[in-house]
Amino acid sequence: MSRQNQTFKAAVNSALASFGALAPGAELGSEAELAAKLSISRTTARNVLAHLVQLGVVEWEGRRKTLLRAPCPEDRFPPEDVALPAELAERQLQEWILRTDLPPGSQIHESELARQLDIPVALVRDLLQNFRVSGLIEKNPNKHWTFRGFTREYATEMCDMRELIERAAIRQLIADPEHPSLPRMAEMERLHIALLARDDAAMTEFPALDARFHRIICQAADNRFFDEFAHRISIIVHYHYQWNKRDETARNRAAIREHLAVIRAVLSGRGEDALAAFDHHLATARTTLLASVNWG
Amino acid sequence: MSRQNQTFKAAVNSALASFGALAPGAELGSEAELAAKLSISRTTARNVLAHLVQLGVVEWEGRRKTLLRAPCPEDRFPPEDVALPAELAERQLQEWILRTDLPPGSQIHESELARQLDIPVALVRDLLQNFRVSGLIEKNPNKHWTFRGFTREYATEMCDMRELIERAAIRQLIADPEHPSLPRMAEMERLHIALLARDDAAMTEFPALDARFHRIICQAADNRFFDEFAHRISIIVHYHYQWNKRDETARNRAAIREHLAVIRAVLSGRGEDALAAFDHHLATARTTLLASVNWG
DNA sequence: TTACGGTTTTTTATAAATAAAATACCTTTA
DNA sequence: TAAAGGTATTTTATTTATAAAAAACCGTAA
Repeated sequence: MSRQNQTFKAAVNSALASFGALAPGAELGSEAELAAKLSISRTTARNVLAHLVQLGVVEWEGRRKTLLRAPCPEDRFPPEDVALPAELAERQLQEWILRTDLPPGSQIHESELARQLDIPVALVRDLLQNFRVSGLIEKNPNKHWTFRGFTREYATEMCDMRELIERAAIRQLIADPEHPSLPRMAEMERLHIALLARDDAAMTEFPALDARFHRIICQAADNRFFDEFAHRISIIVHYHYQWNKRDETARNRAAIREHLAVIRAVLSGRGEDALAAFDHHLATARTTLLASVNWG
Repeated sequence: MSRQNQTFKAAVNSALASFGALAPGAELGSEAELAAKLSISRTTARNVLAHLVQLGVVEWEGRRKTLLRAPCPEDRFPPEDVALPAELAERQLQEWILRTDLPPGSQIHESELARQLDIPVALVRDLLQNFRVSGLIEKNPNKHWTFRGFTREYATEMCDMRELIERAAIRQLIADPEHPSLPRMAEMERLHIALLARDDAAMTEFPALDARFHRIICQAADNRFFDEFAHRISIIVHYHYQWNKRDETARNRAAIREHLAVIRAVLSGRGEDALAAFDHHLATARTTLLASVNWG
């Protein structure tokens, strides 16, 4: 069926949202301006305008485009129409692989997965190929894929690599008192303190904060290979949080305190302390991760 | 046109080659045995047998398969028929990107590349997506790819990552006197001494040896993420050797001596010396790589 | 009764088709 | 005359089609 018009639909929604600031009767600027504002081509911008005319939200006569009425929720496309099928399917696939708890060595068939997720095989193929970099699956040429498993070895190898990278990154961060990442560390301090003050139920917000913390550390090195690895790993770590629920809130509170120790040492320029605190945090993070391994 | 039968053709060639050890009149074993020996399915093995019958090389009657005559060169399929189109195209694409000397920021269009390399766009897309991990290109959604360029930044980031990994790997290598990679290091010593004894013309063989040396170091850590990165990088380094021809033979001889210093220190258990020698080699390798940067 | 061969079904690799979206080109109008 | 709109062309994203290759199934003979 070829392409669906997600870009168009997303642009319509985004245009409608931007009209909230305007009063009916306002003029809308040129097609090129609209295209630039929505980060789309002028072709799509024109399609959006045409659609808005059909909705009765806009009047369009030559180069005069007038807002007729404030947009209402019914004008918007539903969110599931807006998401790109590829991105939607990517999350579905990750869910499937990481939550099905397959034993190591399991066969993964493109065609079977395509049926289960109700997406074309070609897309499954693309997604698996992309996911391969995570180190969790491998291809048998002319045959199926194999799930290598979230094993003790995998977790160890991942932690080794991660510690190597993040230690190098934090060394760069503490070496430069003017480092551009420092303001974001200050912001992190506030967020950590705020979360620590809240009740146990709020601890569900920790995984996202943890991901941001490690990402900021990584980005301090300004190295594309660090970022690439960190991104891949964050997906795995994200799922790991859903496997190991034992002592969850206690662990999370402890981790927040460990983060804070690192952040405060970094911000106050105590380099050695920061390194020591960070090493300590990496050690507990490794223990936590290994505790969530089900296989081997 | 769908799939071509490369697997079949490669299997025929491989079967013919294995017949060199047999005398005419010899019996050939079961279909399953043949399939296992050639690492193909029984289906393809049967097709191979049928083809060999047509060639008059084999007689096949029920479960009796007899070699009629020694295979001759004409029986074999030409090498270009045997290579997988995807692998062929992958090398073509790498050649194109890394030898065209595009300025950083250049647009790369899937369709244009498909025309130039005479392969379907879908394949170009796959290959570019795969090559993305090298950090040299990036995708603009709904638009073209951008060549980020083999710049000073790129080379620096690559070296930073490489040194991090290889230092960690060699530390593991020297920490264990029974390390399984040590025999391969001994083999490496022989190869390096042999190459050093030969004339300048033989120095063209150094890049391949260099790649093997660094690969063995990497593999000593037994970490899939290390290997993955090392593999990606080896492709880039391979091309870099073709850009920087100045003082080539002198540089290569010096590098061989540096390798030897590392290898000997490792083999004789002088850990500190090995680390120092390796650091020294990494420093010159970095200098060499940066000297071949044409942009920025 | 089990290993083997014949046959059918499933799955993968590749190519081609199609609509969306971007870009380029040309015309118009303020 | 320059910026905007209209139109045509190119390129990308996605689906579908097809043959090769693998795997499963089943009957048969040593």
